[in-house]
Amino acid sequence: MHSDTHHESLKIPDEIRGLRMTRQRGEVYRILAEEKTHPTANEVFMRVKDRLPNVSLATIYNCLEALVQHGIVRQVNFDREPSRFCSNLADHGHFHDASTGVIHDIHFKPGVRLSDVLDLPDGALIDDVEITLRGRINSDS
Amino acid sequence: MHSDTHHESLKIPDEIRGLRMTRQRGEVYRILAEEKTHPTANEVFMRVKDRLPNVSLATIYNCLEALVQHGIVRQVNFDREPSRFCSNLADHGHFHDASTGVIHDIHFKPGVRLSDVLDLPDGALIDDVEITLRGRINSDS
DNA sequence: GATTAAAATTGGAATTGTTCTTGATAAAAT
DNA sequence: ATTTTATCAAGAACAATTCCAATTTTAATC
Repeated sequence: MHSDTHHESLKIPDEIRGLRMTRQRGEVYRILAEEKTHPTANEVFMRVKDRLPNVSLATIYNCLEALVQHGIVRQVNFDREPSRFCSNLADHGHFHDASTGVIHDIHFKPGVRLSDVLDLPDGALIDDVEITLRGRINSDS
Repeated sequence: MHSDTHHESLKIPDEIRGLRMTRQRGEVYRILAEEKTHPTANEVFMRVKDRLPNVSLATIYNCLEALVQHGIVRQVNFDREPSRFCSNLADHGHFHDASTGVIHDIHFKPGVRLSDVLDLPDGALIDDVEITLRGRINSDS
């Protein structure tokens, strides 16, 4: 243990992909990197306030937008619920467990290519894929 | 030609899956069945007004909700954009062409099972799948 | 067919997540 | 040190949707 807080803190560089890592952007990113719970903007806000008491919700939105636009975090939407954010950049989907509310990251099985699985229109160039599953986990199986 | 309007109109039963087909629900459903453009609530509203000038937007929302809840139409969400609705009940995804704004229905290739493609948690029971693609169509290919 | 009961519709107000605006701060460049 | 530029804060504004109370329509019963 050597950091100034009692948990291991990530080292965040001054700049990522051309985005200047200000204090508030760094804190927003830290939350997403530490927690894998896909928090909403408001949840991030509450957690960042612990370290930056004067931060505003607008700033959280600004930071999240900047991070998303620079491809540093992903924005995930379920239906019309508040957007959620995660720092897992690997191509993955999300399974929303309706009984617990927990969101699990879902990955493709190795070797699967989207075009093998889906009937895409001729010439379709895919920029982005979002796979969302809703359901529950049957504990006794 | 025998209907009272100049285009072929679908025959809509008095009741579908236990949902009473009122005038406004019928008109809302008709729009979705005729058009495959995945309209928003507001777009449905404007089209229904042609036939039912006094209809209110709240009613459109009510009707859409009733239809969705009874499994008669599907609600589709892209990011945080307004919800869209479609009457195609077959299991399918949506490809959002960024250059034209057009939404194409995407189907699985025959014989593909979700569990073959995705690494699902043990005991996961999937109620609903949503696959959203964003991209563009390369005309010269 | 009139009467009652239940469901649906309407119009507007309220809500909610998010974005915008403006002025203040901080950081970088000169 | 001064100017320029980017970022932040606070609250107002916004847009999609939902809620609410009052009215209308439909169905059920007499």
